[in-house]
Amino acid sequence: MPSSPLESVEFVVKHYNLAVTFACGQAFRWRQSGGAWEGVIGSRWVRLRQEEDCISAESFAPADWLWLRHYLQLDVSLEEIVATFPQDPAMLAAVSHCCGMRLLRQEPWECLASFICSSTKQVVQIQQMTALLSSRFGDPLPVGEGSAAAFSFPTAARIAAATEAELRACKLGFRAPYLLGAARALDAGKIDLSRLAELPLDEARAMLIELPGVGVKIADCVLLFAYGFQRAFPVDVWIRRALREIYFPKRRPKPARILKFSQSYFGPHSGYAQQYLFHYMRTSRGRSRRSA
DNA sequence: GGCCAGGCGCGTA
DNA sequence: TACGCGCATGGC
Repeated sequence: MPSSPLESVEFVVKHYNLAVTFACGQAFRWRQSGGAWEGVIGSRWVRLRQEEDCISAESFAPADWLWLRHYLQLDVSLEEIVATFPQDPAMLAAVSHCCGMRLLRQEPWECLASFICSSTKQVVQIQQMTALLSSRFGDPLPVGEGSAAAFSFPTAARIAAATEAELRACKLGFRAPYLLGAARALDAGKIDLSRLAELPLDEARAMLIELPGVGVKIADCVLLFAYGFQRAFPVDVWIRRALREIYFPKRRPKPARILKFSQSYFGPHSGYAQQYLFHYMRTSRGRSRRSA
């Protein structure tokens, strides 16, 4: 039994859709239970509910709730961000389709590890892998009554102490040596994740791709979802397909052309715009793959 | 049963 | 710079 009481709080926030935010493929450990979302932020279990412009939260011994405000990015004005997107038909449709979708500010190591696991995996499978890693190597946390067991995400040091076979047993497949290598590099102090936030985007990216299993795409996911670099623009198969179909329908652009376009067209919050396109393509119109 | 998945690393042209 | 391939595994 938890020794400290469950506490609760309410936030009033406009233009925030918790369900889309948790389901859009940026974070992988949120679970819907009844009308609530349950998850773990750092070493805290949290239960969140939303009713229109009110988000209520429950957690144990939260002290203050700044950690949650920061994670949810409650002080960000979504209206101001969306106003910077290009006003073309596809972006307008994506914004309409993903109404209230926000970018979270995740813990860097968990985000990095999750996306190392993401290579050629669907979102549901990434959820499965991160759940297995947490339950086998993380620490159990106190949870609210009636909730499923919850675990902290294992530290890099804990993963570094595991064997490749143990990671493969978490269904990581060929990603296991990548995650192990990255965890051991961090545990050995080759890169300090806590210092990347101070660097320019290009330098932070260059540091991350030194890690095994981390290329430009995964680095950009981490830079966007954990550090909030607004111009980090992950290009995965969905985004590449979207850019080709929507913006280069009559020719097959070279990768360098796609890259240049993505860096200039979408404005100062291009990473945000990218996530709107990503979720829009995956959940509305992108189900046929013949034109890829 | 075949295709695809929030790729990376490496070899080759 | 661009392309192809192997890598594990499960959903659809």
